[in-house]
Amino acid sequence: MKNSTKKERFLLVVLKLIHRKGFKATTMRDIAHELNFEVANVYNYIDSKQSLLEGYLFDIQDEFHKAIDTILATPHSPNEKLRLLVASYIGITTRRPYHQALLVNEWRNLKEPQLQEFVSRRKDYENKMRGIIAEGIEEDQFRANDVEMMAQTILATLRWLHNKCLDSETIINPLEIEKQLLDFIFTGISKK
Amino acid sequence: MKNSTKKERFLLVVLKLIHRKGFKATTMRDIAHELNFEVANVYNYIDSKQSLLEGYLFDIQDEFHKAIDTILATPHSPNEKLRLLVASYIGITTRRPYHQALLVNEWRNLKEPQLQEFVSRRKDYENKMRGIIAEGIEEDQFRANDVEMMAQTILATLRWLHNKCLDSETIINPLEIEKQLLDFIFTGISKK
DNA sequence: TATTTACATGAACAATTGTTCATGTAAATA
DNA sequence: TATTTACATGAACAATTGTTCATGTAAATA
Repeated sequence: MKNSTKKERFLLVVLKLIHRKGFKATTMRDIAHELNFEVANVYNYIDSKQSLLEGYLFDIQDEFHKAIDTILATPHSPNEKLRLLVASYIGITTRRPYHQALLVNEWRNLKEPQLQEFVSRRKDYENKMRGIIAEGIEEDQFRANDVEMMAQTILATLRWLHNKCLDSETIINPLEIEKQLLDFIFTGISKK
Repeated sequence: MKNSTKKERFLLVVLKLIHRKGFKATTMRDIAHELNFEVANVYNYIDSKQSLLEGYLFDIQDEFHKAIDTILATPHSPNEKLRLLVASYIGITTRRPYHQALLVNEWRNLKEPQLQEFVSRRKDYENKMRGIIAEGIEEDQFRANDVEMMAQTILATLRWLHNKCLDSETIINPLEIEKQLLDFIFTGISKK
């Protein structure tokens, strides 16, 4: 109980530190210093530096997967599903921007076999997304461009968002962001 | 002459190595081994590991800056300028995908004061892009959304492209990619 | 031919890295 | 009260890191 709260604090402080310095550049001594205790004590909280990264990444990756699976289980149209997916993506990102930043920036630092697992799970996610898009094209809801390219450009757009959540001085409004990103993805920047 | 060719080969081989392993994870010994000579000899080609990264990044960053400045000097409409900008971005990326991958993935590993300089130059680029967009909104060519967000989402879309150039087994067609990305950015995925 | 240049080696360096171990202590639990 | 648990320290480790130095050699240049 109190136990878990203390560990949670540890994980949050370290997450922000890693976000600031980068995973490779963050040493065990940096972590200890940030928490005002000695290096050896870090190992009372975690097993290793690698397992720390794995914990953060698989945790947030799981959240994204649960979200897409929930949406796939609904009876909505492809168009609606994609809108829901974008909304859920934005929700997770605004709720957990540090985790998302780590997911985007530091996944390369995973080692085998976790790297393999991570990439393969991400591919799962992308495949599900491609499924929605392909269906939408079939039903004539989406423009018939390359499905892979469409999925990746949409994801690229969404993956940028954590920067906005973390860097900007202004407080962000998730609903306003959602509106604008949906606008961009579905109808582009041109005024018709 | 022969000198420069040999150094060029060195830089290309090492660029690919760094792209494969990541900058931090690539040791001077890795570099030497990749080129079949001893560690000490690496210093006959470069001054330091840091200067190597700086060389790659400022080189490609320069190319992007020259491109946008050329476009800004034309008398085209904002709409046309943005199309040209996207086209030039795609051109650079397809011509030098390894450099672009480094630019996107490894700029965080620059140290001060180069990091400062890099970020400030990138901000310049983004400001010029925002200028085009703001002008386009004024002239009623673009939808009146948040300029910052529009610039960043367009850039996010473009920054993904190097993956396509490097990872895919299929040979890419720059013109086809240009068409599809312009499609996405200007008119979105919806079939109207 | 004499000398400079470009490219190469091997040994060594000081600093930094993640991790372990023996040990301590205050609080929670039995 | 006795004992377990959670959290903490300090010293040490073996490995890895970027870099330097003295030295060599074949080819290009003077």
